Amino acid sequence: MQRTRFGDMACSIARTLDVIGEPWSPLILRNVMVGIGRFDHLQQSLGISRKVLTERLRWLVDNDVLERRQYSERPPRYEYALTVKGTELCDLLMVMVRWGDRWTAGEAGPPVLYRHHACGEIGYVELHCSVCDRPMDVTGIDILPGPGAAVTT
Amino acid sequence: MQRTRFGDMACSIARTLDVIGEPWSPLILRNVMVGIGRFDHLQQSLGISRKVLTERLRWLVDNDVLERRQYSERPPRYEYALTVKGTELCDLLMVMVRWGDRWTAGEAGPPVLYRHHACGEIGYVELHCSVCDRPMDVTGIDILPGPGAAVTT
DNA sequence: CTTTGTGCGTCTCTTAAGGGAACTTAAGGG
DNA sequence: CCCTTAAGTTCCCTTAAGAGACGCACAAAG
Repeated sequence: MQRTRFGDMACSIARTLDVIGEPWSPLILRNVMVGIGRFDHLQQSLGISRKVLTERLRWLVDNDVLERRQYSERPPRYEYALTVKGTELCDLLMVMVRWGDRWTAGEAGPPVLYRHHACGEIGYVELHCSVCDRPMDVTGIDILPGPGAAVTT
Repeated sequence: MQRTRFGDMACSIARTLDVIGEPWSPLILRNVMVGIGRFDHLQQSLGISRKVLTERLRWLVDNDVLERRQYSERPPRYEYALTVKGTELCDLLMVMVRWGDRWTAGEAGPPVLYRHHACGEIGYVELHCSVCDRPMDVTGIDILPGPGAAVTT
């Protein structure tokens, strides 16, 4: 099958996918984000095979998205937590939640809600421009080649 | 291999992954987004196998992310374009670009830049709260169970 | 009116990825 | 002592995913 690796492509989307594109990885991240950081808890809550969970965790730790830290000396026990790099990946999850809520809505409504500390209200994420702070989406931008431009044909 | 399907999970992230979580799907979406919508162009620009491209395109069309439209009567020729649902998925791609630029930077700098029509400047996307418009990330929210809450153990 | 070329897919065959269960290590408890 | 828990590791088996060859419709060229 030899899956094509995305890590070497001159594309930030491909390189991001290389880190968290594997099946299960975003869900592992989601669970760590909400405080499920131990091996068995992850395995049970996801219903993932232990083998795959081991692989994914190792990959995420090697890529500095998660860190493995010992929370008990004797017996030695470990849990996984977000690094700064991993914390910023959660932006991606929040955008996924938004899209999933909007377009693949279950009958029962959204499974999670976000309360924003700054305003105290239940809200969702929107994309804004880093320069002018106004809303920004793909229909309101020009896409230009940057310094590390890829060939797109 | 019997990969676990994510589509039935009570989680918007899982359901979003069910739609665009397969390898290649986000890159196909990216290319359609920048105007590469024909089968052969997609195949060549991605270096994807034709079989996989066919499968992914059919899935994305069936899931209403892309539409297949005829641009020539004789001979019959088709191209793929974003639906509204697909256009909103591009938010996800823009967030990926942002993270990839920041954390997996190539030597040469970002391959693409966004010019925001509203302000005319080169910017990137940031997450803001839909209620108060101020920045919002995972460290500044409480995650609460919603009406369609899943069991997280 | 056969040949060449293009656009879009299907077919076949291999391989590796995922699932699941058993095994391991290291300790604590009764 | 044997059982339990946490955190993996190792094994085998199935299956489906991917690559690349092949097919086919149609048009223009010669």
